[in-house]
Amino acid sequence: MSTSERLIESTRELLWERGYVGTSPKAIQQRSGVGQGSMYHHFDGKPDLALAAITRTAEEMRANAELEFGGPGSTLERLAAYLRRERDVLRGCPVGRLTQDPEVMADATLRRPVQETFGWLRGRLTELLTEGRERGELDAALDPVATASTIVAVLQGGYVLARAADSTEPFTEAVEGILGLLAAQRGPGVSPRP
Amino acid sequence: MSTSERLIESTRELLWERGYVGTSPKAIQQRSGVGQGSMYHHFDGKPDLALAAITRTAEEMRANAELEFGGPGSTLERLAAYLRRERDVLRGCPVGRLTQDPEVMADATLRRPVQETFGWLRGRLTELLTEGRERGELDAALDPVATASTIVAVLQGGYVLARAADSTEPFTEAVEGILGLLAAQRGPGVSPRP
DNA sequence: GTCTATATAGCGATAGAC
DNA sequence: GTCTATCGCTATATAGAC
Repeated sequence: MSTSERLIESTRELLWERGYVGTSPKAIQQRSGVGQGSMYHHFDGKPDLALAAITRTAEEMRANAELEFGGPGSTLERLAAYLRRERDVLRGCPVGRLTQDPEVMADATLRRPVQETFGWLRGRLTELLTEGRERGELDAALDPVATASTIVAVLQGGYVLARAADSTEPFTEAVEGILGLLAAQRGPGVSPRP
Repeated sequence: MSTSERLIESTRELLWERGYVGTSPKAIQQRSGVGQGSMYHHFDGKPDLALAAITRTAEEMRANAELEFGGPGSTLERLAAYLRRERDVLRGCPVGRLTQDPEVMADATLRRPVQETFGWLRGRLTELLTEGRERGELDAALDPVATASTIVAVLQGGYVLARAADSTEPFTEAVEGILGLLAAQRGPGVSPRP
């Protein structure tokens, strides 16, 4: 792995574990095994390196979600696959946690990938839900826009609850809770495939 | 306001805005207008002061929630009152944000109030939902434990989405989305009071 | 490209005078 | 109780040799 690559990957880990405010250039150097001089040769400084790390994490998150959204099955099946996918629950969401970082939020450049990721996610879920409603898989009274935000919020809040409890249990409960409520929205339209 | 009081209140604000890692004793002194010597006279240091601040914030959050939970109306009405209560959405949840702070999570003493707050909240909502189900206000198939976690998660995640978007809109959507799904759970049991 | 040296500021706390 | 002085350490770089 190249020097630059190791710096970015170490920064990604540290931002996930400690946030931007809690991560020092020195810690990045130690974790990556890259010296001070090298680091400042490849990157302008902490914000520059953080931008590379955040951008990559955001892209990865989006690609992983699209894997489930574009997968096989009914709308509810794809939603369940997305929500139940294996996650590093106790570490939290590497993008969501950045919304709690005052310096990331104060810097438009660092903030943009965070904003775009959640904007995309809500939009993509709105599409899925709308499609499910049109196919008669979901009740016509369901609000796709609001429900999309609800689903993303359940995941993000599930991480918070899991970290507070130091247990994955509340995350799993929150996910199963929303799936139960969504299942009750099954319209009369479509019968299971034979 | 006493010196001690001003220190605690300033620490509460700073923990809310910047977290534990992002808050320095110096910043606390400046915001409170209390000198270095005074601060270390009244408190042992940063962790001690933070504990006082976190404990108070947690107690306040619990008391505010109980105001709605123990209020008038049906189960769904009390849930709606709680979820729709006016909140400082863009500032986020002062307790939830601490789950993202590595030093709070690593210190059992600082962590405990956070853990207890969410434990209590989930338990209290489980009670409410169970009661609503027994009264026939909610479908018998609804899982009170899972749904309680879902509701708390929607709020916590709603804050994350609002901060990411720099807008209260996704928070409101998430809340209305879950209320819509819960309303669809209305059992046939109870008619509105005359 | 990578290294070591150096710099300014702030962190988190202690000491002791008033 | 409050103030100022001081401390050892880290944060975030920059400079210039190799």
